[in-house]
Amino acid sequence: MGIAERKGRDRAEREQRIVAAARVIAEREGWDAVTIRRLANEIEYSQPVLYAHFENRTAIVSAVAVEGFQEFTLALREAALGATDTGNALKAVALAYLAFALSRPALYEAMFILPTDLRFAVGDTRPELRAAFGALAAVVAPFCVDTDLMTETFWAALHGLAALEGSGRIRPSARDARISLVIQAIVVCGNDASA
Amino acid sequence: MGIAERKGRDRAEREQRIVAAARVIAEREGWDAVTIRRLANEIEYSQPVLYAHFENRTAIVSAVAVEGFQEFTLALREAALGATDTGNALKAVALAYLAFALSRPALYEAMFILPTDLRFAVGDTRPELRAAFGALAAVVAPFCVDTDLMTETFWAALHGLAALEGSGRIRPSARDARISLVIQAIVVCGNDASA
DNA sequence: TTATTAATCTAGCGACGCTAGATAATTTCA
DNA sequence: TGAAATTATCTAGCGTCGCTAGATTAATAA
Repeated sequence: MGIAERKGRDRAEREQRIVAAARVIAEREGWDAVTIRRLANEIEYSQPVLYAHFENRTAIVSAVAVEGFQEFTLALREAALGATDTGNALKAVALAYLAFALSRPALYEAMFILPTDLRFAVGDTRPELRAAFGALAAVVAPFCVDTDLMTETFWAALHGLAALEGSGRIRPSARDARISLVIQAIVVCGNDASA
Repeated sequence: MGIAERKGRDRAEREQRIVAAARVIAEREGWDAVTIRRLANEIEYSQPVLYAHFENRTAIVSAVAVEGFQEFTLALREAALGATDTGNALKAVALAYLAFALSRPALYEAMFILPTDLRFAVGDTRPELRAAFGALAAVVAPFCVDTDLMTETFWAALHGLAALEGSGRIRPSARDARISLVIQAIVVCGNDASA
């Protein structure tokens, strides 16, 4: 009697198709092009079907963001693993952060810029988001006394670099130099109680 | 024959009323509430009149952003002037930056987050935007060899802190500690050629 | 087979940005 | 001064949006 199971699978698959379509359209044409009608066409169902999966459009953006956080975490972990020492790991993660943000701008936008349902830095924060924070914290920890504090600040610096470069406000050509500056600051200042 | 002048003044005043209304509504109810119809009601003209002043809605957001940059520059300069030494100036400016961003979130959003017509870091960048960058550069300069590079990085760090705190992603309670960290990094690392 | 429930669709509401074309006010000039 | 040209402004509406009520079809249970 696997009928219910099959239905569940079909439903999950359709949901995944919605999220995937949203992501593809956003990356190709920007988030404004991700409309409910467009997604409905894409999955070959009528519009109300989308509302059986997601409460509203924002929830779809949020679902894409969660996917993004998963891949983001993997990318950061991989960068850290490929490094030979803790200093290299820090820099590799910073480079991976910016490469991620700038190579998938729409995904990054969903994760960090657009309004979503996601709640951060509170008790019920989703594990995908916690994991991303953890991946940053892991490479920062060797260089500081207050890991949470330093991770937040490191994250903010990287987000600032990504957001400003992504919107054309700072010179792309100086990206590496800016990252080096951030890394150096953490290495030099991290273990200072006066911080 | 001051008729043309009076008309010019009337027109400029009406334009200012549009921008002011947009700003007030955005700050009170968010940018989504800033619709052309709403603004038309507010200034007591029909909708097409708005298009005699601005090419489209984005141009209105941009106009608010430019106003924001003017006030932003003043706020940063004032903070720098009130300081006793260069280190204090740096910290005062950083604090003023975050206070500005978090106390007028809609204005800051127009300046740095929403899509606008504004062009940055290029030849035809508007003087209001250059001035804001200059106000940051002025307090950073004493601490570095490459002022542009350091200013971009400082700015990115502050923007990251503002954006992440403004969207609830990092703890408001740790704001001062994060700023101290950023300031310390610049003071300690700035004059290092290895950066 | 029929009654019930679940799945899906059609059609439309109110609001959006924006604009064509009509009207009213003003200015120009014979 | 009075008709013609120009400018200022409005009404009305196009196409699109997110979202949903209510109808319809398909699947399940009795």
